[in-house]
Amino acid sequence: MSTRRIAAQAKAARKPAAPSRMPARRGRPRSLDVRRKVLEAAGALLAERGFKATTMEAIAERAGASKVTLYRWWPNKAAVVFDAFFSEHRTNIDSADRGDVSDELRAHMRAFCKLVNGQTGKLLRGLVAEGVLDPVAGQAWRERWVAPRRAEMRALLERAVLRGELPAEQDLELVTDALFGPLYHRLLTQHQPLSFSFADDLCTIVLRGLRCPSAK
Amino acid sequence: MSTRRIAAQAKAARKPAAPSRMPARRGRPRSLDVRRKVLEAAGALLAERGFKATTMEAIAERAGASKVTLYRWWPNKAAVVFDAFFSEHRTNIDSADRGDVSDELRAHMRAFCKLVNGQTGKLLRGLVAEGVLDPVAGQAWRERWVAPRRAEMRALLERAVLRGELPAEQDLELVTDALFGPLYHRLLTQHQPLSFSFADDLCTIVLRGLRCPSAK
Amino acid sequence: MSTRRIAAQAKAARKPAAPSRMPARRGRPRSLDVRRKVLEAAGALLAERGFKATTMEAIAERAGASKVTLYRWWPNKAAVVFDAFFSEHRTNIDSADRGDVSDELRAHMRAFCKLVNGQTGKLLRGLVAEGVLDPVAGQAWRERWVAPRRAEMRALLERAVLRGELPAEQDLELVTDALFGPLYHRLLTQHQPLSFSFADDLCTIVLRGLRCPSAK
Amino acid sequence: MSTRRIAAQAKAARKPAAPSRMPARRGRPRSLDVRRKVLEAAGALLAERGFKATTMEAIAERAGASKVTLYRWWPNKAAVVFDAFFSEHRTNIDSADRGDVSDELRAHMRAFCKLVNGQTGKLLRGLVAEGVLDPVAGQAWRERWVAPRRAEMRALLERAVLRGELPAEQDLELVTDALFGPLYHRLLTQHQPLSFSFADDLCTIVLRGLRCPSAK
DNA sequence: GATTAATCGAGACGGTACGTCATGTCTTAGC
DNA sequence: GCTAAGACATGACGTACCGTCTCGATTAATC
Repeated sequence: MSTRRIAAQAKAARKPAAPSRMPARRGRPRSLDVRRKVLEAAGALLAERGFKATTMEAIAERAGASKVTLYRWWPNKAAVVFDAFFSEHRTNIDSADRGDVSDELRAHMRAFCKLVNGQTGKLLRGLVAEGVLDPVAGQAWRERWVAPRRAEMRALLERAVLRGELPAEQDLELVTDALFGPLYHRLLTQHQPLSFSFADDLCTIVLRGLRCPSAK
Repeated sequence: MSTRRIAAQAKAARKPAAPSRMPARRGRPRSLDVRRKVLEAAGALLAERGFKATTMEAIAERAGASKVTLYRWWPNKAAVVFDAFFSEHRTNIDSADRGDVSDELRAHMRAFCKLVNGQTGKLLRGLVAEGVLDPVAGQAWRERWVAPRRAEMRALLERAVLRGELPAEQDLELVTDALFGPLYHRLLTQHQPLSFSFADDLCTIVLRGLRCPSAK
Repeated sequence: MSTRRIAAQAKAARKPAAPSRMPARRGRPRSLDVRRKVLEAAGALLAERGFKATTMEAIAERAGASKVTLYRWWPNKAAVVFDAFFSEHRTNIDSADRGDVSDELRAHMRAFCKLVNGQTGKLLRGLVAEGVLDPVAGQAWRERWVAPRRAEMRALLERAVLRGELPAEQDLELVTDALFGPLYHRLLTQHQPLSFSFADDLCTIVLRGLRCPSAK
Repeated sequence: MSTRRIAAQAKAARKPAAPSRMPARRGRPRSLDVRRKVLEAAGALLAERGFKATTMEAIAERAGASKVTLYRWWPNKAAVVFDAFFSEHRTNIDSADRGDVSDELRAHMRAFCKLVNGQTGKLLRGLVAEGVLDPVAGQAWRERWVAPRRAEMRALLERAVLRGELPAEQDLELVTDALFGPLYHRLLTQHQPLSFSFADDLCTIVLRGLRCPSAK
């Protein structure tokens, strides 16, 4: 769930609940235009200057909004930036049913690499860091990025299990980590490039490891 | 290399090189006592309050040092904190030769998990985040933490190759990432616990993947 | 003019001029309470510790204001202190019409000496020094202290000219300096006390010098 | 007396007194070259940047001396700068015996104005300010600048008294202040130029005032 | 010629204050 | 009731000088 929505709910909770069938909201309604402009400004600044140098002050100025408005709808910088990121980058990653795990997995991992090697990856790095430093941001990070990606992967793997390409008793959480973990590691630490061949080889090893019935 | 050393070298570089066998250092020599106290203070604050809340001001105050002294020897907070962390936590991770890859690897991975599940892990998270946000810190992170850990792992794997337990043509960089990547991923995102069984299962999959001669 | 007003005007100048009859000032208005507290704090510190030891930091702390607020409204320490001084010490110096130059002048000069021999004089010394060292402070000093004092003196002298007690063709600027100069000199250099008899004798010499038609 | 000498005496006083006729100072003697270079540096900086911006650090660097050396021989910045000023500007002001007060006085006052309207005046302003802010500097200022100037003036006036040009019973301290005070006032406050005609007119008024036997 | 002691340079050090920046809150007037 | 403008306290930043304190090197007078 959006951190914005959480904040909005908290605000709303303080007020007496409006009668359900007739909202009767008084006063000027919230300007959705403002929200849009704020997120655009945040996204642009994020892309230009990175997470650290993107300040609430700068967002407000560029959006032509006031800081009060920002803080009314988002509890802190991380929330705005996350919202900005996820309204721009709502890319789902390819997980079409191709009838073959190996093909599907390779395609999926390559798609992930491609996404992450571009502008998106640069932004993601900032979000991860913030998620690590701040628990609330971490929550948002898990819910809005990690969970959807894992759900896609899990769907892919479950199809393979149904097709009998993978053993049924396997812990898919573990497999997901085995596949994504190395990608995130290279993305964050940047000790090695995040190439397609790396993704391919990783798929090979993990798939073999899952399907090979050998000892140990 | 230590960020401190980098700074010190920059200073030194401005001066004509002293004859190698006779340093002829002019001026009051650097107080090692101060360095020690600063690192202790930084380490303590890091442990108590985390990376974000550890400020140069607080370090200086607790160390009884002046801010100027901090900035004389370390270019920024990350440098001090990294130095502090690495002077305290110079833990090498178990990689004794046990004559069997599987045993060694499992032991090594478990040792890593154990280390990282404790106080050290909490600190590491902050360092990673800083390393992601700031290129200089990232450099320090790679050189002072990632590289040593990878070297240990590589030594372990190379022993296995020599023993004939692993195929020779394998890309060990890839294998290292396949093993460490998932651990870092869980450490940072905290979507699942970093348990021994997770480490064990991961070893199993990767080792099978490497040793299994099957297609694809 | 107040240095504060100068700063405020600079701010205002950036914005399009508001319609004169309707200011339409947007944003939170300046807190006059803060201004008052700052000036009180500055005045108190000035009296307690002198100009040199009065720091912006201390003013802010005692006023319960932030340094940012100080720097928003005053460009530097001198400006704050001058403002503080002149809001407390808006003493005009006696220049009642007594119908006789000699009496009036003597009374005026004695009043000046009395003022300047007390607490006010101690503060004035600091302001003069700052005015000498810093051109902006010098400007403030001339406009907010020297000019009003000279205007009082000039009025006194002009009355005397109208009454026919002094020759009309005299340069009153010169006369003013001849009267005030020696007082400031003793105030600043403190080589001799600034006594009433000194003021009296000085008046005598200058008045005689002006009225005596003798050669040279 | 030089502030330097005061400091030197303080140092010396800690040591057992040397036999009077034979100093027997052991160790490396003080380098007069250093003293010279320091004073040159201080004078140059003072001329270039004014009193406020002339720092001990800058003096030391330009002189190629160490700060310890500065503080060994001078107790603070004011002392160095005063010493520097007075070793360069040992100008006595014209007070030749011309046989006529009016001529002599006019010439003397004009010489003073000329001196003070140039580079020397700029420096003097800083010294006065420092003398006002700091009691020790004030002492130095009175002894090393004010007193000599007053002595010259007093000699001039005493000659006039002896010649019978001025009444004998006059308080010459007062007269000196009446003459110099207005000059210092214009020098410091800069509300009006310090012109020859101003000096001349001032002489005229004061001389008339002294010589005119009229009432009051 | 060796010893001894004061000097010198370089520069590290604890401290105080500086002036600036971003955060998150609060206060108006306008819509 | 929302909004823009912007004042405000807080707290940290990185820098500048201060005056003190080692160091090793230099320089005479004394032994």
